Amino acid sequence: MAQSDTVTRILDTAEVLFAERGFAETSLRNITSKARVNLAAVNYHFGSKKALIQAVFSRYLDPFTQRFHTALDELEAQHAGRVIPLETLLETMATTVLAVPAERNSLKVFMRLLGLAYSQAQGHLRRHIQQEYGDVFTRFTELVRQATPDLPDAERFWRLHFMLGTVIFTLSGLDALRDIAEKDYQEQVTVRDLVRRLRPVVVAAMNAPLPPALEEGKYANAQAR
Amino acid sequence: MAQSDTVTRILDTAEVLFAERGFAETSLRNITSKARVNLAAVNYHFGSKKALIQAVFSRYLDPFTQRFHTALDELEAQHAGRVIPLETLLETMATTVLAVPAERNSLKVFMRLLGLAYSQAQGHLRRHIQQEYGDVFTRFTELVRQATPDLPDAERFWRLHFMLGTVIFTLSGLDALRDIAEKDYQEQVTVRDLVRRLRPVVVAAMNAPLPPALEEGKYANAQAR
Amino acid sequence: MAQSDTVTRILDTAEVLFAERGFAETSLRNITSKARVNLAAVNYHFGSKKALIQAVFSRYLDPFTQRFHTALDELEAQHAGRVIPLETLLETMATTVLAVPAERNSLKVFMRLLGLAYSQAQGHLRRHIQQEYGDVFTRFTELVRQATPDLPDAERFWRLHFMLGTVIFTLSGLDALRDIAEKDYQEQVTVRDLVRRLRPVVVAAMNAPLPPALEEGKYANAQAR
Amino acid sequence: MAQSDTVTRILDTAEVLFAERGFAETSLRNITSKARVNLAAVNYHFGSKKALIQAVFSRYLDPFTQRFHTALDELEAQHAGRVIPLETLLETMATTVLAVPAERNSLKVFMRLLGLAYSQAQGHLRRHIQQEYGDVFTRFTELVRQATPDLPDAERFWRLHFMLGTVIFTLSGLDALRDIAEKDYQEQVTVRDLVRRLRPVVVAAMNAPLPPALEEGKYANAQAR
DNA sequence: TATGAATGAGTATTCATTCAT
DNA sequence: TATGAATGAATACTCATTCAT
Repeated sequence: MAQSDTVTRILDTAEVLFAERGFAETSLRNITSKARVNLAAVNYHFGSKKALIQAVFSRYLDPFTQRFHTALDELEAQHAGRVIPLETLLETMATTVLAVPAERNSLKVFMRLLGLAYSQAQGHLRRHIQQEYGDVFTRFTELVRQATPDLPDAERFWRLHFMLGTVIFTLSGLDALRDIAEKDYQEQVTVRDLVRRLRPVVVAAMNAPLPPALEEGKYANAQAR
Repeated sequence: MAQSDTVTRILDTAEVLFAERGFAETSLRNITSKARVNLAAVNYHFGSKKALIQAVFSRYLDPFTQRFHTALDELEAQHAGRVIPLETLLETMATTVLAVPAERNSLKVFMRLLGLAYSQAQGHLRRHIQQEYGDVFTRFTELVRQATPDLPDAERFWRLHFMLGTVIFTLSGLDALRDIAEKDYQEQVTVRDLVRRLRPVVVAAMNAPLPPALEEGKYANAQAR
Repeated sequence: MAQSDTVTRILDTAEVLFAERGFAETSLRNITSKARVNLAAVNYHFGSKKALIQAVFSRYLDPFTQRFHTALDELEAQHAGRVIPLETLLETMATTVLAVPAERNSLKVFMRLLGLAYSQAQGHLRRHIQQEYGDVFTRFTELVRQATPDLPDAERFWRLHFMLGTVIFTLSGLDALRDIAEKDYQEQVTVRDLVRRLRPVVVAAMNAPLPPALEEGKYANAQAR
Repeated sequence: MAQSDTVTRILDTAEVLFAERGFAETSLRNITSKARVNLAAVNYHFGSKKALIQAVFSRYLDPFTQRFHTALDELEAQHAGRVIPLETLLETMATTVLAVPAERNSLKVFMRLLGLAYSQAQGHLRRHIQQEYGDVFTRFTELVRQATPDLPDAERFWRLHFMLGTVIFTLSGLDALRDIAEKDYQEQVTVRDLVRRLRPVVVAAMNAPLPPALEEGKYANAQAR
C-alpha cells in the first residue's frame, strides 16, 4: 500500500470520526479499524494522537491561509490604498474559508472540527492553530480595523468574536439545527443558504450602536469570575 | 459523612472539573479524589457518570425554569394581552439565566458547561435537556414570535440560534478571550460588562434586514453536506 | 479475596520474576498472570510498576534497617565507647542482612535483587534506596572508620566498595557459580558456606598494605573517562 | 553511505546506549535514530538485536583474546617452564583487558558493558561469551592454579570470582562512585588510579588465610536457596 | 449506608521484525 | 545494497462499574 494511501485513509477517517464524536471520544482503534489500517500506523506516520489531530486541521488550514493571503493581496491591489469595505472583507473571508472544504465535499465535517477546536480541551491544538495561522488573522483584523474606524478597539474585538461565535456555533451544529428547521419549516437548508442568511445579520451586528458607557461604581459588586 | 455532604461535594467538584476539561477528559477518579470521597460514591449516589453529568445541569436548570416561568407569568400579567417587546424578553431571559449561577458564584463554570453541552458528543445530555427543559424554551420562542411579527418563521428560528451561538460561544470561552482583551485593551472584563456589550448587538441582529430571496435554481448544484 | 492476599501474592510473584529476569524484562502481565490476579491489581494497589519495584525492596529493607540499628545499638552498648573491631562490625552486618531473607526462604532472590538494584538502569530505585536507607549505611560507615583509623578516608571508601562488589556480585550470581562449582569440585555450596569463605578474604582486603603513592605527572596522559 | 560506515556507526552508538541504559531499555529505534541510520539497518546488517549485542562485545573481546594469548605465550617463554608469579599474571591480565578500550577511548563504556553482561538477563550473551572466549579464561585459570599451589581448587575458584566481582562492580559503577569520591575526598579518580588501588587489595585477598574447615553436620539445616 | 477491593475492557504508545521495492 | 512502510504483539496504565461486606 502506497504511503499516500495509508496517510490519506487515516486522515479521511479521522476527520469524520472526530467531527462526529469529538477528540477524546474517538480512539485510535476506532480510526484505524474503520480505515482498515494497522493500529500502529497512526503512530508510525504521525507520531501521536495529538499530532494526528493537528494534521487533520493543517490539511484544511494550510491551503486556506495561502489562498486567503492571495485574496487579501488582490483586494489591497484593487483598492490601491483606499479602505476595503467591511462587507467585502467578510465576503472574501466567507468565500475563502468555505472553498477548501467545499472542494473536498466536507463542509459539515470542517465546521464541526472548527467548533471542536474551540470547545474541546485540546490546549495543544489551540496553541498549534494560534502559532501556525495567527498571522493571517492578524492581517485580517487590521483590515477590519481600517474598515470600521468609528468602533473603539475593544468593541471591535468583542464584536468580531461575537460573530465568530455565531458562525462557528451555527455551522458546527448545523446537522441538528437543519433537522429541526426542515421538519418545522419545510425548508431545504444548504450551507450556502445559511451564509446568505448570516450576511445581513453579521453586518447589522458589526454596525450596531455602541452600548451605553459603564457608569462609575455601578458594578462595584459585580461578580466577574 | 452525611449523604447531602457527599452528594454536594461530588457535584461541586464535578462541575468545576467538567468545565475545565470537558466530560470525557474528566474521570470519576479525578472527581472523587479531588472531592475526597470514595471512588464508588458517584455510582452509589448517581448511578452512572451520565447521570452525574445530568445532575450537574439540573442543579442549574431546575431553578432556572421555575424562575423563568414565574418571570414570564409576571411579564404577561403586566402587558395584559399586548405584545411584550423583544428587548424586554431578551432582558428577562438574560437576567434569569444569570441569576442562579451568580448566586452560587459560578458564572464562569455555568457558561462553560452550557458550551460543552452543545459541543461535546453527549447525546444523552442533549436529549435530557431537550426533554426536561424544552417547554420553557417553547414558551419563550412563542413570545418572541409575537414580538417580531414581520420576521418569517424560518428566519426567526435561525436568528435565535445565531444569537444563541454568539452568547454561548462568547461566555463559555470567556477566560481565554478575557485574557487577550485585558492584555490588549487594558480593560477589566466582567460578565455583566459583556452582557452590556451584547445587548445592542443582539437587538441589531434580530432586527437586521431580511436577506435577498433565494433565486430559483440558483443553488441547484450547491453542496449542502 | 482479602487485600493482604492479593498484595502479598503480587509481591511474592514479582520478586521471584524480577530476580529471574530483571525489571524491564518482567512485565506486569507476567506478574499478574502468574500470581493469578487481575492485571489492573498492580496499579490499583501500588500505583505503578516503579512503585511495585520499590515495595519489593522495602519488604526486605524496612525490617533490615530496624534490626541493624538495634544490633548497632547493642554493639555500642557492649563496647561502651571503645572502638568496635572491624570483624565484629562485618560479622554483624552479614548476620543482619541475611536474617530477613533467610526467614522468608528467599536468600537467593534477595541477593539477585540487590545485584539488580546496582546494575539495572532504575534511577528511581537507587534514589529510593539512598533516600530511605542511607542513614543506616552512614552510621555503619562511621563505625568502620573508627575501626580502621590508619586507613586514609579515600582508601577506606574504595575498599568498602570493592568488598561490596565482591559480596553482591558473588551472591547475586550465586546460581550460575554454584552450578559450576558443584560440577567441578563436588561441593554442595550454601550461602552460609560462602559467607565462611568470604570472611577472611574481606578482612585481608580491608587490611591490605596501602598502594604506592601516585607519582606526580606520571599519569598526565592517562585516559580517565 | 558505505556499509562499513553504517555498521560502525551502529556499533558505536549501540555500545554507548547499552552502557548508559542497559539492553532491554535501549530500543533499536533509539540506536538507529541516534546513529542517523535506517531503522531496518540493524536487522539488515546484524540479523537481530541479540546479534547486535553480541557484535558489540566481540569488537572488544576478539582483539582481547588474541592479545592475551600472545601475552601468555610470551610469559611462558620468559619463565621457561617455571611458575609464573601470581602478581605477574594479574598485572598482565589487567594490562591486556584495558588495552583495547583504552585505545578506543571507551574504558567506561566497556566496563559498564562487562557489568551488564553479568547482571542483565541476557542468557544468549552469557552463552556466547562462554563459548567464544571460554578457552582463554581456562588457560589463564590454569596458570593461576600453578601460581597458587597451596590453595585448594574450590577456594581458588571462589576467590577468583570474588575478585572478578570487585573489579567489575567497581569499574562498571565507576561513574556514580567517582562522583561521590570526588565530592567527599577532593580526589580526581582515573581508571588507572583505581587499578593502582585495586592491586594490593586483590593480592591480599588471593593470599588470605584459608577459612576454618566446615564442621560436620553443623549446617545440616542450613538454608541454601 | 458506604466503602475498599477487584475487574474486564479499554487507552495510547512502543517494540523488533518483515517486506516490497 | 538499502530503505520507507507496514505490522502484530506487547507495553504500562486508566477507565467506569460491580460487589462483598
